[in-house]
Amino acid sequence: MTDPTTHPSAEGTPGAGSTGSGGSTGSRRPPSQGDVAAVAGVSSQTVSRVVNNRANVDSQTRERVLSAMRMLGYRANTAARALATGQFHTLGVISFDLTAHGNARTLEAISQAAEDAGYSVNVTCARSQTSGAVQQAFSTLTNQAVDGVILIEAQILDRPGLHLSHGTPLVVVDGEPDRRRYHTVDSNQSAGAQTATEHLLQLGHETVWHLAGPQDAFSAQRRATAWHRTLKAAGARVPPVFYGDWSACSGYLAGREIAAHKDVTAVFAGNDHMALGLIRALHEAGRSVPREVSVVGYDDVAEAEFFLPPLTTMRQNFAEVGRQCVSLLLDQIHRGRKSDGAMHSVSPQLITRSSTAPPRA
Amino acid sequence: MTDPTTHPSAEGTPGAGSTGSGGSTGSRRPPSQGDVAAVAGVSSQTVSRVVNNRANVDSQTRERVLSAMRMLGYRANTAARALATGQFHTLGVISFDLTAHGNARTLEAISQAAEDAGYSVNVTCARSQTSGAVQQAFSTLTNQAVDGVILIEAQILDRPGLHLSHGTPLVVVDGEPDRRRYHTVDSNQSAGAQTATEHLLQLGHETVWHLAGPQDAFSAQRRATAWHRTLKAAGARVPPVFYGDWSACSGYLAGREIAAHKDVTAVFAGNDHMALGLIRALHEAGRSVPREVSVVGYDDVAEAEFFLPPLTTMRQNFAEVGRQCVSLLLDQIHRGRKSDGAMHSVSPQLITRSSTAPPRA
DNA sequence: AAGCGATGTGTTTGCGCTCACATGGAATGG
DNA sequence: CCATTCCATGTGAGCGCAAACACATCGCTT
Repeated sequence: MTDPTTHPSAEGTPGAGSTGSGGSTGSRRPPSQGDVAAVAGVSSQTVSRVVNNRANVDSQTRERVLSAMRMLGYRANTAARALATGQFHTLGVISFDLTAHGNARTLEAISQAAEDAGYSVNVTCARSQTSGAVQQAFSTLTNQAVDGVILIEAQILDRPGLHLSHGTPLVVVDGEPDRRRYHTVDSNQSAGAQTATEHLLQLGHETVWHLAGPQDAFSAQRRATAWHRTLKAAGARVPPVFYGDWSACSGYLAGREIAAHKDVTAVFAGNDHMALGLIRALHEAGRSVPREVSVVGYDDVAEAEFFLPPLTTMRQNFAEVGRQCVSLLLDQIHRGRKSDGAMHSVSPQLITRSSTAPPRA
Repeated sequence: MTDPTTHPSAEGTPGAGSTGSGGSTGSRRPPSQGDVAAVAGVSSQTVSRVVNNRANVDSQTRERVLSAMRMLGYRANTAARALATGQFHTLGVISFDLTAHGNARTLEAISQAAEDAGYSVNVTCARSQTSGAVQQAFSTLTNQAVDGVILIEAQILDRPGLHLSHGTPLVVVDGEPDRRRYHTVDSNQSAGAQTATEHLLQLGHETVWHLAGPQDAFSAQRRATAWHRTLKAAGARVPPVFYGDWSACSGYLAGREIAAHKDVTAVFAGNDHMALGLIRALHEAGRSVPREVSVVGYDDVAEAEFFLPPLTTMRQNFAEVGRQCVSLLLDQIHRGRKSDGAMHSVSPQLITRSSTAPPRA
């Protein structure tokens, strides 16, 4: 492929807009629809029609325009189009810590789903979970530069003073459990936590301890609530809850405390990384997993299968969550006014490996 | 840069109460500079000057404009600005698999650095490493919608037919090692691999085996090359290389083969996840880590400290890589013509934990 | 034969903003 | 005192595109 345009066009060589045969010469300004129109011998409106795949263009004309576009290396100017139409074909995503497996995966899925729909994605990683940071991110994004916003893993939505969505379509992933102020995609944390807890109970454990995520995280709250409910429903004793911050380190620290309780035989950890730290703490305390203590994680990170021992965990379908987000958001964007805060749900799946077993006794 | 437009309109008045004030327009159209100008009793050009923090505006006038903006809830229209200036204040990022720890971390750092510089970030996750996919992503991004592009972890740059950068500023992270066709930020893979290998040699291991990343990944190539060079320099025997795809699973599979070699006492794994799989394979084969086999990883993922045993690994400074990318890219954007393909380097650091020890014998 | 809609194309206009320049008034100088 | 700077502000134009409308041309009906 000898493409004359590959060379970064030596220098400005100012002026001399030679309409040379060679195609895209490096005159300053990139070719516009007008330039294409001139070459093809049509009006720029016709070029616009071709670009947008309108029906009423003669096929010959269309060909002529297309070839002119190719020759000039024409590319549509997104800004101009956005200005004219009021649509950006861009989705904003506010995420937090991308080190968190779920956030990264969800973002990836959103990006791909958006791309499939012909939208591009603008990300902002808020540095903190304060409403200020989110507010700011939202403002920046919303500066009429995106058609809608997806907020991943918000922990602070219920803080007073946080007013998002000044008319901008918004979808929240795993947000506020109860109220329906926003459209929400939910990865069915409750069902997942219940499944995990029941799995341990069914193995014969008298009760199940819980190493929860941060208290201000909705997803952590929901898992904890469902765990609690499940124990109650089974008539099992409810042990105290331990809290971490999703990190392996926090799991380890909490794990040391948990290990101090000699009667622990089963723990449901809020995510896989905390489970890893927990297992390490148990190991150090001389408590074998799963012989003495069973552990269930949450997420099914790719490595979970290779932990020692391989981790039983809840597999999340991040790809589906991403897809739902985009589809829900595009619905809002296209249908105009948002319907009432809908809640879409994606269920996790129990993956049984070797970190769980019946209790010894 | 205090951009007054980034501040949310504060204002409680949460109710749907439309931006009261003038109340004149019933139209849905968001307020423009003209509207602000009308309220403040100035020309829209003056509003523009205030928005852009130009110096020559009387402080009283400025105040009047600012208050009008607040009152109307004015926010700048990015598209119009971009159309007028030809600058988007947006950076494009092409990434692959965000499951890969390094990619996600780098993206996060880029996002934050860009934000600090007043730029937003447009991400595309290419689904495959084919030049077609990258080409496509690049085209989409380049559609005059970004001022520059950062390509993370490209494995396919050298494929013939891949011609990026039609004049668009470009920075590649850990790209092609030798040629300098692009500006590159390099996380000094060579130094890292050498350090890791030397660490094992210095512990007294006769030689070091290598579990490399995918053959077509530049970073994997560089680590492998440096490992090879280091062994040679030390006069050590060079064992065959094993390849994975960065995943724990591939590490496990390769690990089973490696475990079959009874003379292995030290392995340098291309990343932490493969190291995890490797350790598991060794464990299953009854080879204790580090008593019988020492293992070094690469990345220092947050969990590495909590592996069994805690993993000795090379810590990468992703945040710094992200920062350098953005700064390098902005240099290109502002200085206009790119200088010669520069190479910036960020060095990793050895974190010694318990997965390495002197050989038994 | 006149009427009609469908079709293909061109013209005009304006999205919201910033540029380059024009203006007018205050401060300065000889 | 007028000429000269300097500042604060206004004016007009145009960035590239698509919506709205205007207008031919065709084929088909009645």
